[in-house]
Amino acid sequence: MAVTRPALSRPSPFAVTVDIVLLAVTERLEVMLVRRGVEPFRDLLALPGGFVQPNESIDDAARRELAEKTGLTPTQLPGVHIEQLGTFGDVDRDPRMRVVSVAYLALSRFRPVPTAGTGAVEAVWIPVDEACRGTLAFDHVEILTAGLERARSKLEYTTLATSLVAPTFTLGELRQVYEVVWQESLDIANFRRKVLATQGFVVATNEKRISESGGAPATVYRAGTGKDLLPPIMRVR
Amino acid sequence: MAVTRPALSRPSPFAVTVDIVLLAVTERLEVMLVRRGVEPFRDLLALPGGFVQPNESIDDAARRELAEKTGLTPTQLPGVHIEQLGTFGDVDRDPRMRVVSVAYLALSRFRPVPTAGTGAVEAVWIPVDEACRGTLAFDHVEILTAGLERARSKLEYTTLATSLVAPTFTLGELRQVYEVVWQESLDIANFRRKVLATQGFVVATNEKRISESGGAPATVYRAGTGKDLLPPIMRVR
DNA sequence: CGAATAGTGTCTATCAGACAGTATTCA
DNA sequence: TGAATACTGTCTGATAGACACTATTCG
Repeated sequence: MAVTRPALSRPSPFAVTVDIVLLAVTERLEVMLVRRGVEPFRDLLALPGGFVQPNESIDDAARRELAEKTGLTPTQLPGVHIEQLGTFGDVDRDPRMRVVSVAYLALSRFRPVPTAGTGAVEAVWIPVDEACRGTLAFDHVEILTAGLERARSKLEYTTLATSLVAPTFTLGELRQVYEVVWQESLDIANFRRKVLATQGFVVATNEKRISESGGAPATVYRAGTGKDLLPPIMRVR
Repeated sequence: MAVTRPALSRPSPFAVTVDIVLLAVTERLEVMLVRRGVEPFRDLLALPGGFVQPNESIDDAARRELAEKTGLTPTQLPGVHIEQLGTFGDVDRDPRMRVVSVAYLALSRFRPVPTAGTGAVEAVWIPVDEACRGTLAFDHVEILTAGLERARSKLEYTTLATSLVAPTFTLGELRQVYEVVWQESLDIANFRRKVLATQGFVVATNEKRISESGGAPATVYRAGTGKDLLPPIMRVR
């Protein structure tokens, strides 16, 4: 008796989009959102995103959308960290048609201000906790929440924070990245000890720098070559 | 002057598949692969997977494929952990057409043996390291590598291991899960101390059980309700 | 008995949290 | 001078690795 096999199913056509959770880590933690001009969810805020084109990889589509929506030039783009976050494909997440969205997390140390003429869409920057509590188009609150949690946990076990400060930085600036993203304050002395004890995290320079708000001159550091933090810097829970 | 906007792009049709990295954690760590009967990559081994249907979510498609390819009944399925791993969408990953694949990681404490008549496809179980070194269809080596790393790191910071033993188990059995997945041996006494010190990881029963290979009777435990391991059990690197 | 496993206890080095105290700069 | 920041140092409790030792069971 022949083994029964499921009928070979044929591919169904799907629309594939990328959606970007772009977080700016400055004195606050903010997310970039765009106001929708068309149905569905017209006038609601949404994550920036768009359709993947037939001739580009999904990663390329994410980088292209990021550039288009922020007005960042290809030269500035490498300074922005971007990674895949997850894929959202519920049947009814878009009322128009079946859309599968691949979400990306992008992190920037400043808020790119789209300027007219660069092709960028009008965007707004909203504090993340406000955006999480508010109403966004589609399932974008869920995606934003996932992005926020990913950003927070990546600070724990990678050297990601060094890409969210200027090329040279003080430990106070590095600590502020953790405090802004985790929304908790860290002990100055213990943070210093931990960072300096971790091989490959930061490298001291000869330079000193004085903060705008007074205080003693701080040693200036560069990012080290390490990518992982072993053991991790854990937030309190 | 009107602000220049990018032309509103229209959706292009994509085929969307799910691919499953199904790992069985027994005395060995093995991955389920299927032999391809059609081009492209005919006769090569590949991860089990298939097209997402128009009326099912991507998560549902992954569970359906898992059930179809393993012959597991809906009753057995809840015992198998499954989670989204990542999405692979390079332009040329499938020579036939543009295919975006959403990969899932599934973990089982036994090797489901597909039986004829259940609709299951013929599958083989291969030790993971052998499969990683070998040649697989499409970009499946990359997907498998990502799945393996995900499984290893999830044991560190979640209670996932308790879903890879029987409903009641000894600490020796739990430790074996770690040793098989991490491929390193752990100190018996230190493992015990760590597991018992972690709230919500395991709950002792009154029962004792004697191992097949002799030794003193071991206390039998059930899984606790906790999901996270804080602080994590870290493997050596 | 010997091998294998379960379980207890101990020593030590390391590390994180808490916090005191000093130094340097700006307003 | 006072506020703010940088930096050093110390105490303590928790924890992980290493490992010795005992107990129980099978063959």
